Amino acid sequence: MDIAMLEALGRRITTLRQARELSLSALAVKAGVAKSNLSNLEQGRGNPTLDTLWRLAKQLKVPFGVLIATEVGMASSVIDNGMYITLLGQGSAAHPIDAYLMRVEAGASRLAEPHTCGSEEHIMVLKGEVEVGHHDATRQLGPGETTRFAADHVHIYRALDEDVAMLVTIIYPPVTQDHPA
Amino acid sequence: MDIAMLEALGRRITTLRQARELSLSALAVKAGVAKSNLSNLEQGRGNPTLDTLWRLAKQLKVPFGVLIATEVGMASSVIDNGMYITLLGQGSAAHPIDAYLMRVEAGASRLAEPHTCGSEEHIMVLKGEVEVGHHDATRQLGPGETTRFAADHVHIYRALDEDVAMLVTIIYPPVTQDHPA
DNA sequence: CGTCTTTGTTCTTTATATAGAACGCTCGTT
DNA sequence: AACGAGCGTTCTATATAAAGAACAAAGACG
Repeated sequence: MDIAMLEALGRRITTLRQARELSLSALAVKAGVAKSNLSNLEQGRGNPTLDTLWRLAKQLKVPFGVLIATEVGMASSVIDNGMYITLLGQGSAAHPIDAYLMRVEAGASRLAEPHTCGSEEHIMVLKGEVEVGHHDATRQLGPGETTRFAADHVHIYRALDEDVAMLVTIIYPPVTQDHPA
Repeated sequence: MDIAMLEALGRRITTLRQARELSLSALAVKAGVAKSNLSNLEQGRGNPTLDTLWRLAKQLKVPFGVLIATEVGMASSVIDNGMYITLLGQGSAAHPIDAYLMRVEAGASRLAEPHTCGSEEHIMVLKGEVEVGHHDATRQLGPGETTRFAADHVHIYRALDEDVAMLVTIIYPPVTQDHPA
């Protein structure tokens, strides 16, 4: 990994903690992690577990991405130049659905790789004009308009004159639950 | 933590991996993590290390925030017993649209007052079964299903057996606003 | 002054995440 | 068939993250 990143993470935790006026011990207790663990983390040693990070983020009341915000180029929700994506919510295991808020800057476009075979994508435009769909059959949508297409082929999003915001919902094929022995 | 979150993380990794057309083994090699580790992760077992997550995110070319479901950062407010709503985004002034993530606990229901005359409401269900619409003409929707109705009459949301999550988009009538100051 | 409390550090110990090998499985190929 | 190559799973072994106790240092308060 990158020790610089770990150090940055440590400093960030320290900063956030102090901003909340919590002592290291206090945060450790509230978050339910060992003092030693937290101490090491803040010093940039170690390699925290998702669980640990989760508890800390929860107590510090910051979104997860903020803890990991990075100079290494993996900013919290930028995926491309002019493209931002945020996970909003998801369905149950039996009905796997992911909902994202996607923003595209004016003029930007993005080619999306196919998702799982059989998945569909549903778009609802909030703001701006956007061209979406398979590259040979796109549709142009404005605010309030929706479309739906198979997501297991390459598809494109392109913002026209204006910044675009849209809800993107990916509907995966239902899980054929296998019965454990 | 939440094992549901781990399962979601697993699903997401699987999806992203398949979208890149990588086999589990291939991704494991490219990312530099053990196959067994990745396999367990995708099955929702375990509690990955920041290092592991980092390498995977890097190879999958996704931001961290996307890999990790971030309900923590989601400031939601309770509006009724069993009802939670979060504002996700809004359209422009010229095209006023509000998008919300609404969650309703199993069995709960809510009667919504009419909105601005001429406004429409669009529903996309993420999770659970819900009954929505005007009280004399409701529709029952499951995950991935959508409906749209005039929102300037009283309407109802009712979660059936299961907790419900849905995207609610309110589309106000276009503003015939000319010449802004 | 002493002696409590609270600070953050660094020990030791235990739990477990990861690595690596071995497994059964499904395909192509000969 | 038999074989090999790929797949994803599940073993075992090892490295290490996390927990808990002990630590020195710095106030707080009588």
